[in-house]
Amino acid sequence: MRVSSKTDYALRTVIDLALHMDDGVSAAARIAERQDIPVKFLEQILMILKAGGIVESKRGAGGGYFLADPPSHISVASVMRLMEGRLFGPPVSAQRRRAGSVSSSKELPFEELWANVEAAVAENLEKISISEMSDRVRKHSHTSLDFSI
Amino acid sequence: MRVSSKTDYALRTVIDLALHMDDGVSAAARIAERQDIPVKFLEQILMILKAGGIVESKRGAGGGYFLADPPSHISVASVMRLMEGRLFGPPVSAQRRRAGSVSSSKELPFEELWANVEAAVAENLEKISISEMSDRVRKHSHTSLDFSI
DNA sequence: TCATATCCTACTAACACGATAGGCATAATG
DNA sequence: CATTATGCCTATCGTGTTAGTAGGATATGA
Repeated sequence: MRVSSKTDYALRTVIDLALHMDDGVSAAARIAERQDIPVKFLEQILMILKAGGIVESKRGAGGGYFLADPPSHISVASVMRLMEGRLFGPPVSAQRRRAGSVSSSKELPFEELWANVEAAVAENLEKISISEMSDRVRKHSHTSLDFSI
Repeated sequence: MRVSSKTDYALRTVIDLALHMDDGVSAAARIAERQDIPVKFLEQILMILKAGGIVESKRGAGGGYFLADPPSHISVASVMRLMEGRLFGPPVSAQRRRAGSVSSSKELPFEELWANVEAAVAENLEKISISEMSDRVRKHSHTSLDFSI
């Protein structure tokens, strides 16, 4: 069970934007080099983030991206949910496709199981905001004299 | 974030074995038809479950599989961990492969994040036993007159 | 000795993922 | 107004993982 790179990149991007709010907008290329993410891949991620209402953009020369809301109002969960869909769910197996979306009664215990786990994950990620994450990143950069971020 | 079919099948298999403990051992073919899992695929899963000490087997004619421990002593977490490895972890991206396993200081906030989530998931799955799951399945089969399991 | 099992390895088709590419649309700037 | 810097959009591609198949060796009970 691993988080996708896309989600990881998205999270880093949003945190990066929080860390560079003072600079005004950030061009995709700048974010990409700061976070070491393939530019064109990042562009796609930024499109999703924009469609999801997490970032906004300014087009044309001197344009770029910026957070749609204050970092303290953006949860890690909201970013993850946007990128991953369900935070923790059952497989969409061939077997399940065969059966259609007929949720047989013997599926119920499983659905309940996954729903509980997902709730636990959500509870955990909902209360961590992007500002907390950026604070932590800042702190770790300072204590280790690593200013590359 | 979806659980793999393999894990799903494994869980169903273990629960199935719990439900059919009285019948003695269950041949892979019997489990496969009861749970509608491709037989040969199931065989591989059973090998993993055996290697992981969750089931034991009896070879030859009249042989089959059975649980190595009482269902109440087997947690959903143990099955999942065996099949999935980490319950919830960071991606192993190309970027990360480039950097080697050099856990840079700015990775720490992320590692902490994932570790917390994984702990939450584990806590949740650790306390659900296979006997609880099989009880639930039995209950749902009865209330809906669906005896096919 | 035959039927019924597990056990083991190799292979394959389909799909998801990570990434790349190219070009259009828009806006600032000289 | 031309140029340049940017976002926006779609298509494509390589690779690895996943889900599933296949075939046979090995063991055991009748």
